[in-house]
Amino acid sequence: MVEVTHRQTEQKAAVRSALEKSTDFISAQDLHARLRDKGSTIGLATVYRSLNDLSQTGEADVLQSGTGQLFRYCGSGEHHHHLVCVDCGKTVEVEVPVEEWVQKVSQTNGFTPVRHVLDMYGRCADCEAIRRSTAR
Amino acid sequence: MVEVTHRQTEQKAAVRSALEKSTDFISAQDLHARLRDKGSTIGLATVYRSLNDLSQTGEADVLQSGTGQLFRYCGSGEHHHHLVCVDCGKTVEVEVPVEEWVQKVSQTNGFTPVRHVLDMYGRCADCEAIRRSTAR
DNA sequence: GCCGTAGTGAGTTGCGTTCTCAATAGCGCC
DNA sequence: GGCGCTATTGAGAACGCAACTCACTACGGC
Repeated sequence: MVEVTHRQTEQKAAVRSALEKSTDFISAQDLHARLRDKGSTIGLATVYRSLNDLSQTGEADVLQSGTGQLFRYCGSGEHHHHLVCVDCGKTVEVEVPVEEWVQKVSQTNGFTPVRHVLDMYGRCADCEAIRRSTAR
Repeated sequence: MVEVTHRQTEQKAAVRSALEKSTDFISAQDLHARLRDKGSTIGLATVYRSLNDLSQTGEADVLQSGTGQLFRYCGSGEHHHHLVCVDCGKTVEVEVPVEEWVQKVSQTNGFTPVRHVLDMYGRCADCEAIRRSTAR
């Protein structure tokens, strides 16, 4: 066991770099397409592998959308939550003191907490304005 | 335009009834199989359609699992959250005063809240005991 | 420079969900 | 009660995402 695992490769770097450049959540497929557009020959499977690695180390956030999972770069490994605009995809990282509630509720019900999901969806000021003037 | 929308059909009733009988979250496929076992000739597509309708009216809760979406009956149209055992699937409905935080955080960032997801995963007392005695 | 092996890419497979479309059956109307 | 319109249904096909397979590549230790 010499721990040679996790070699540094161009592909992983490319995925991380591309993810950093995207400010909003992006799907693995989109990221793959974006890399291919830039001339990379990276494979879809590699993009998935890299993204899963990144999400496991806490370098990336994962969001479960209707069509699949979306990824987003997240420098700090700290746990946080998201406020996402349902129209334009704009994302804000927010702090919600929900951890203590999770602890409390779990204890009350005899559960040992493992993980929790808290994501908020709404419409940002811009999209809300557009909506008001257009629809209805 | 006479608004004849939403006819009452046996199939929808069957789906709702089967969902009510299941205390834990169940997948659309499982529900379909269960109905077929009972002699129904209902189609998978119809199960999906009915479940989506139910979740839209708030009569059913949806949970995004790794393998797909899980449904659960929820008589009260009231909003609540879940504490789910990752091992046995046991589910407890819990009240978490997260709504006020959603309001607050949304307002701070200029968002109009639409919906939010808060689900907690852990291990129930029984499964935790089993885990301790078995593994490690 | 050489070698062993982790990592990669193209294609394929598997699975859950949605779509298509002809057939069926609610429901309003007479 | 019977008629007609059309929402709904069911079977299978199609779709999309994610994971797997396997031969090939290239990283990194020697």
